[in-house]
Amino acid sequence: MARKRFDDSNCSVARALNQVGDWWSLLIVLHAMYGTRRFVDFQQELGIAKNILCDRLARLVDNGVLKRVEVGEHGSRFEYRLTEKGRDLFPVVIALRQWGDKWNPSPDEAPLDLRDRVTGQSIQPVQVQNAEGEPVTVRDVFVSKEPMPGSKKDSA
Amino acid sequence: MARKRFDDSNCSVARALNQVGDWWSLLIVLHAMYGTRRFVDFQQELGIAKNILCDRLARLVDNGVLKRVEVGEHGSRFEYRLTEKGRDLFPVVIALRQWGDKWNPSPDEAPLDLRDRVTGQSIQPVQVQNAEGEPVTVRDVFVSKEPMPGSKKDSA
DNA sequence: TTAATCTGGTTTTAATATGCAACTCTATTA
DNA sequence: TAATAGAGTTGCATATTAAAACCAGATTAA
Repeated sequence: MARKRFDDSNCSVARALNQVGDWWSLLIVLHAMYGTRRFVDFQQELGIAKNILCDRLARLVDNGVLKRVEVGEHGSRFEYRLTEKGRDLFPVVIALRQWGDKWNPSPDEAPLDLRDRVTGQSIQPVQVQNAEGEPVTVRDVFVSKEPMPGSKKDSA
Repeated sequence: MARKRFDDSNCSVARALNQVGDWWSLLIVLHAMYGTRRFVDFQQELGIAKNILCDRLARLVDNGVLKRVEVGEHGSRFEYRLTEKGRDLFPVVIALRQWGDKWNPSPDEAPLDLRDRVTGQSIQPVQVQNAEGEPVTVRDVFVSKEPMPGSKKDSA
C-alpha cells in the first residue's frame, strides 16, 4: 500500500518529515550545503538512481527547499540551489551529523570537522537552549498548548 | 529493488538516516519524548499499522535508540523507552519541529510551545554556533578533513 | 470456567516505491 | 556528421508499505 502522508497532520514534525523525511532528501540537501548543484554531481556523489534523483529534486523544488536555476550559457543546463528554506535546514542536518558522529562513529574515518570560515575554529555541538542560553534535555521541558501570551512564570 | 542502505557509508549523516531516516522512526522517537511508552499508545497516537510499528520499534531497539522493558506486574506487557542515544536525538527533533513551524505552519493550529520546566520560558530556536557562541549559517562554515590538531587559523 | 478483551505481534494481500538498465532529446564537441 | 554529456523518462523486477485478518498469552467479566 501507499506510504502514508502527513501533509495535513497538525504535528509540525510530521509535516516536516513529509517534505524531507525520506532516505534521500536530507542527503541531497546535505550535499547541496556542501556545494553540489548539478544533477550529475548529485547522482555520482550519492550513488542514487537517476529516476529517484529526478523525483526527489522535483519534490524538493515543489516544497521550496531547492530552486531550479537555468544556467543558460550553453543551453539546457540546470543547477539546483538551496533556497532560504533549504538553508534553514542547516541545524537539522548538523544535529543529525553530530548525533551520527557520536553514536555511530565511522570505524575507519575521523568525522568531518566543520569550522567557522573566519575564525577557523570548530563549530559547537547543536543543542537545545532555554531562554538563558543553557542547554536543556528532553527531561527539562514540557509542552504547552497555549500560544504563549506573555511568557508567564507559572505553567500556563 | 531494495532500498539502498547506508550502514557503511563514511558519511555520518547517511549512517544516521539509516537508523532514523524513514517516515516513522523519528515520529516514534518524538512521541517517546512526549512520554509515550506503550505499543498500543504509539499505534493510536500515530495511526501507524501494527506491523510497521513492530518493525520500527524492533529496528529502533536494535539500533539502541529505544529499549524494550518488560513491565512485569501483570505478565507480558512491555514499554519502549528512550535510551541515552535516543534522548540525544532531542536537538534533531526540535530543530525539525522548529523548521516545520517556521516554513510549514499549520493553517489552523498554533505551534506547540516547548518550555523550560523550571522557568516556564519558551526554549530558544536551535541554531548552529561557532566557538564564540554566535549563530552561524551554512555559508559561514567550511569542511575540514583534518582531525583538528591544534585549531590553525589558516584554512587547513 | 467460559467468554470477551487487551496487548503485542505475525501473516496475507494489494498497492507503491525503489533500483537498474535502456532509451530520449537537446546541446555541445570532435 | 558522429560522438558525447546533461537531464530526464520509461519499463520491469523486486522490496517495502498499509490495511486487515489472524494469533496467543494474560486479564477481566459473568
